[in-house]
Amino acid sequence: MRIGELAERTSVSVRALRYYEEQGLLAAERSGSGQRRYAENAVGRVRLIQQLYAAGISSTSILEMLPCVVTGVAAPEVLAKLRGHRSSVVKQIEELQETLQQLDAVIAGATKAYTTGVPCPPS
Amino acid sequence: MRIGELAERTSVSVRALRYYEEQGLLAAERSGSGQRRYAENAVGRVRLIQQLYAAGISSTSILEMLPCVVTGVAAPEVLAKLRGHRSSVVKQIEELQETLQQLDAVIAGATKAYTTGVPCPPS
DNA sequence: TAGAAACCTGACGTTGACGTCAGAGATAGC
DNA sequence: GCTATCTCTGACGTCAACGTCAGGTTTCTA
Repeated sequence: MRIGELAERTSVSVRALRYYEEQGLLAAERSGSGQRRYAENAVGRVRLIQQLYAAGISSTSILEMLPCVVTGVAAPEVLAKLRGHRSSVVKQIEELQETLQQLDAVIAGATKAYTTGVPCPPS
Repeated sequence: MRIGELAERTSVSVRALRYYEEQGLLAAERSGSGQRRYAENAVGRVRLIQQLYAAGISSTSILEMLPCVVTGVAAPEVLAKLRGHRSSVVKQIEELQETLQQLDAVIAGATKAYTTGVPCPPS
């Protein structure tokens, strides 16, 4: 498929896809005239890249771990980094859950205060 | 307390604390000579700010919601935004959990492949 | 066979959350 | 009182992940 279709199917901009290629994260065949042609599995690849970005993993780290996602093999140091990223993701989840509780408390308190007219005691 | 102590106790740089003040997120008394003096509760405030930042909430949004965290009262529009941020946090958590599963699969597969010498079939 | 729409390669612009440096005043320990 | 450390205010630098624009080529559709 061409870049526009991949962009639409992944909800990622064309510019971002070119950027991923620049970073070595996403390869593409080229047509005779030089246009990028992507295979079906590029869709999954792009989603994976986005997930890893969303987890705060840098493009260089992603670049390092992608081959082992594809081949299923990782050297011990890479594996160690993967475990490091894993625990960082776990930590992020925990922190977000804390944040969620804080937000819930604020929302609950503020809703009540707004309906009763009585503000909560400041913490 | 002075800025250095607050920085140390919150593991946030001095520069970041000044930045928070610039953004209106963190107020400070001033000594006669102009040095910032923080009350005890500044520690909690800074942690809250960091949590909200980590949740991907912009400083302007934080600025908007902080007063209502303090007073416990929020206008309906602010409340709506709070709920919006809440659901965005929920979504982030879900995505991170997906990412975690992906990472686990990669780690498990790569570990096995490395010990057995047989790579996984590519997905 | 037009012409619109999609694609190409540079290359500079943007944004948020700080880092860093300069030059000067403030505080603390001896 | 001296000096090491801390703090102050600008102000410019940084970095990643793209956005955007220019100027030209390719592909699709009528």
